[in-house]
Amino acid sequence: MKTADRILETACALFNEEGEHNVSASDIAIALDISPGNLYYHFKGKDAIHLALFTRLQRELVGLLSTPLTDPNLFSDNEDSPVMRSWLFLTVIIEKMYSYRYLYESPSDLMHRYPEIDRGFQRLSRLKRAACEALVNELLGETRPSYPRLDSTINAMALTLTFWLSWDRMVNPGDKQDVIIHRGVLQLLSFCAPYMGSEQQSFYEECEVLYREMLAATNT
Amino acid sequence: MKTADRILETACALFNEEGEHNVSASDIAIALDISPGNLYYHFKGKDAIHLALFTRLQRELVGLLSTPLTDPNLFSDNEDSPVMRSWLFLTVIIEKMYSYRYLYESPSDLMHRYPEIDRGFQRLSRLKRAACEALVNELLGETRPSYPRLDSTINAMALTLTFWLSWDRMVNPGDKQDVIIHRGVLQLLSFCAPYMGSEQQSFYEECEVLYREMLAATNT
DNA sequence: GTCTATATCGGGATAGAC
DNA sequence: GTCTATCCCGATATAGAC
Repeated sequence: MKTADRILETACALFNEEGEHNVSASDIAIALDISPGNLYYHFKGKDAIHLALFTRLQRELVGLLSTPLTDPNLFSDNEDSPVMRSWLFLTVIIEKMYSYRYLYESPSDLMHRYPEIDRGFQRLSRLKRAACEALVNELLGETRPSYPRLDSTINAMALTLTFWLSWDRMVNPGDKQDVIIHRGVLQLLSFCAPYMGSEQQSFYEECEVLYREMLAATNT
Repeated sequence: MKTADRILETACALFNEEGEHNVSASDIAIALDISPGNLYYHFKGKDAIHLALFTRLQRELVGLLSTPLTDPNLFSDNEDSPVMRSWLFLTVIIEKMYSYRYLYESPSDLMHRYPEIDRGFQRLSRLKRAACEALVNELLGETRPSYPRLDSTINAMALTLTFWLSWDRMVNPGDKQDVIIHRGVLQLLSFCAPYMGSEQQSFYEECEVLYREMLAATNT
């Protein structure tokens, strides 16, 4: 693994653990057991590292958010139910966000400092909204009502997706990754429940089952 | 006005405008046209200022969140509709948050640095949740359905309330205070729409009317 | 209470040898 | 590519006069 990549990995890990502002360029160098001068040879300061990391996240997240829910590459078994597909779709997205979670702890701060990150977050917000809309369509199918403001529900979902990690950390500090992620998926799917009419009860049950299965699966 | 208060006012304004991390103790002193030494006489550094400001917000916000929706002191006219009362209730809360909005731009960051702020945000989250629950009860009244998960809706509302300012800034940068706040109120009230059955249409219309009235009122 | 002056410290950044 | 050494600077913090 090249030094440049090792720097990015280590920086991201430190940012996530210690909080972005608590990590200096020297801290990263020390963690890697290289000299500050060497680090500056690869990245001209913390700024360059931030931009590189954000660019990576953006590329990966754009890919995930743009993947159609019915993409055969995303799921092993195409016979899965819409709820199952939605669950997996949201899981991979939130997992990806979790691996760069420091970015979601102070987005405004970073957007203020770096114009590129500012534009990137705006773009990602739009993509998140589009992905939530696709998800709603997939889940509600033909039964989708022509509510005048399914719109505000979709907005609320995009907002929840964006700030879930911050919120959950605030309310349930110390919980472990799997719990945080799956709880988020469940919360997001719940947005569709009120619109499901007679299927609402079975929908809840399917979600509950998935939630427990997923938690059990990751604990092994 | 005492110097100590002037320091807090100016610090809060600067934090909101420039971003918390972009403001040093000297910046605050310069803005006030006092010496750094003088500032340190009143507050032992930025930390003390942060704690004092957060304590103030917390006190004020706890009061607002705990005010019953039917409190006669909150509203001039007790004949107002539930929607109207809810609208005003949310407006004063979000307005208060807006006046300390820097705190909501990087909550995780501040919570990481100050244990008091950490505990305070946790407490406020619980109060927000309780306030949202009261609001739902007020709005849905006897027609409130015994949905198994009105719970997840209330959680979503508390999350939205907490992160609305960050979200709206991310999606609609540069918008002015009134628009941001009223859009947030509208978004929050919309959570109740799916549960309103036959009254849904008139509920939407009442909200729309209020939204326009409020915007018009503040533009004069 | 308020000022000026100064001390201290840490992080960002570069030069030049290896 | 990597290291050591060093510089620069801004922010924090204190001392002591007024």
